[in-house]
Amino acid sequence: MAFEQILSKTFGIQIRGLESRNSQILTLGYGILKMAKQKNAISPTREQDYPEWYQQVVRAADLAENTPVRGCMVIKPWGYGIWENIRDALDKMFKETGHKNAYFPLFIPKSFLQREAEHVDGFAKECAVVTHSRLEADKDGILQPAGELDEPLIVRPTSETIIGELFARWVQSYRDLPLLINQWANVVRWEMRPRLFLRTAEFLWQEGHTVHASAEEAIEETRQMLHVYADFAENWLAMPVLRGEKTEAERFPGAESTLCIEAMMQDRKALQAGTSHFLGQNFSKACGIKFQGVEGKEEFGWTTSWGVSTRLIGGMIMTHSDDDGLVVPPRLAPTQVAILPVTPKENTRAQVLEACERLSTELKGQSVFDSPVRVEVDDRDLRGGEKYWQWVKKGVPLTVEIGPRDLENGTVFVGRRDLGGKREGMQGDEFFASVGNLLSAIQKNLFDQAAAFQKEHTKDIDSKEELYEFFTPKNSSKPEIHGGFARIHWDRQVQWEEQLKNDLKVTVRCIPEGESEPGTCLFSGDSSPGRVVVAKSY
RNA sequence: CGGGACGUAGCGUAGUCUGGUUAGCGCGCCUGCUUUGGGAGCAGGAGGCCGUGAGUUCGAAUCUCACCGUCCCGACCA
Repeated sequence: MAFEQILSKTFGIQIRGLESRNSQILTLGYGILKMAKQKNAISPTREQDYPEWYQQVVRAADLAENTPVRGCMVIKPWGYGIWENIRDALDKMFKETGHKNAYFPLFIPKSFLQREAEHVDGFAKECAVVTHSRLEADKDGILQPAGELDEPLIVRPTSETIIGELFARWVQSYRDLPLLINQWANVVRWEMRPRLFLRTAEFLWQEGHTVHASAEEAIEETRQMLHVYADFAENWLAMPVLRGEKTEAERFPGAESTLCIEAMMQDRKALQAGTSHFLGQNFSKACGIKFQGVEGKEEFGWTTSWGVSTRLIGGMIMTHSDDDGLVVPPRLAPTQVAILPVTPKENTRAQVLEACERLSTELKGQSVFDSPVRVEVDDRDLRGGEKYWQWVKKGVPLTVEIGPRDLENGTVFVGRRDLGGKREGMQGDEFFASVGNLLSAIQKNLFDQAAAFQKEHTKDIDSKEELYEFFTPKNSSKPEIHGGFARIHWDRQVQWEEQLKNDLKVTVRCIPEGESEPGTCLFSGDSSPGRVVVAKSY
């Protein structure tokens, strides 16, 4: 929101009116403008307008933009650098658990998608369909689709059916199992309400697909991958997550069960950050994935699929960022240390730059989180303050400013992004020795802060009145900030789930793992096998 | 896809109700000078067919209609 608007809302008057009526108030007004601008880099703040704040953070950090194609974003270098780090870390974890990468087609024949009834129901509404193979100019010179395909092709919204088709060829004997495959790909889901990183028509993800000889083994696989995701979310994204299972209503179309990780954003809404599905024999029956067992009997395989997407970046943004912009956890930051030369005088410039380059080289020789420290010397010809704030908005974990006086004293001026960019001087060698500890401390602090926030806004609730109270906005002008995670006893009757959705716009996010203390359903008074987590969600 | 709000320079916006000089302003950008441990100051400058297309009118950023896009709410979803 522009300052003029804030001013007009706060004082009920407009700048233009002020100009002619009262120049003293105008002066006061611009004074506030200056203060407001210096207070934080992102406007509006989270408190003022959370969805708009999110957009502004993405823009200020130069992560991504909308494009001429509705719902499709361009991921810019800083954002893509984060994705590359996410991808590399996960890829390593998948390989460590025995999976191999492959690549399957972008296009899926319509008939394939049709094979699994529930699957079709789930995705039919959001498919991009290719019906023609070329363009021909009409009499006005306008290109028109021509060469209609015999069978339309669907741009993959997910790949179970096409991969199943290929798996059916590859699996013949129990000796071929387990088959453990992953692919890194783009998928398309024609979304009606796109939002950068959180919900776009095209997005990047990985999808793991496996076949097993028994249900038990397949179920174990989904559990294992859920824990890989949870481990990654907490240790890399510094994003605490609930591990749990989806209710039938929230399950993946075609799955027997869906496991998920759920995170709490700063507006206290839940974000589904990863899912892992036990598909039973639904897809192996639909696709013909059969194998001969030890006793020679032919059986259908038991399959799983699991995925995380660029949505994780949206989760990262909404977990850690503040009113000065993005905050990137050190493990994922494309640049972990930004070295900013301060060159007030021409005659010392060369020395300062040289010192910065030297520090950069030395830091790159160090290892943090099992990889070399990622350092960048920002020697662009920009004023110091301007340059510093750009890095704050990008969320770089550490800024190191070095000027002529530091050269004399052997000091550096270090800013920690997780402490709101608070800066302090320290000895150069001390910084050099502790950079690893600093980055680890930031990583830990971000997680601890997020975990404390999640805990603060998670509540055991045992009466319907209290539950409704919890999800009723205190201030109807900012309804998005209220509630949080409510842990309630529920008898698993679908009608109550529907009622929650209708009355409060909240859903059962998950049945947390290991939640087995019986209680009394707060709707029916019947018995409940354990608490479930209820929240508003993205 | 339903309801609402909104589209004016890279970003944020005034002007629209009540049609009428050359469409203002802030940030950013370019040039020069001055500054220099800090999101600089002064001076000058570039950048808009006012979302697109029709219509009403002597005249449209302003009124009417359609379309496109953005944001919010709903349905849907990683």
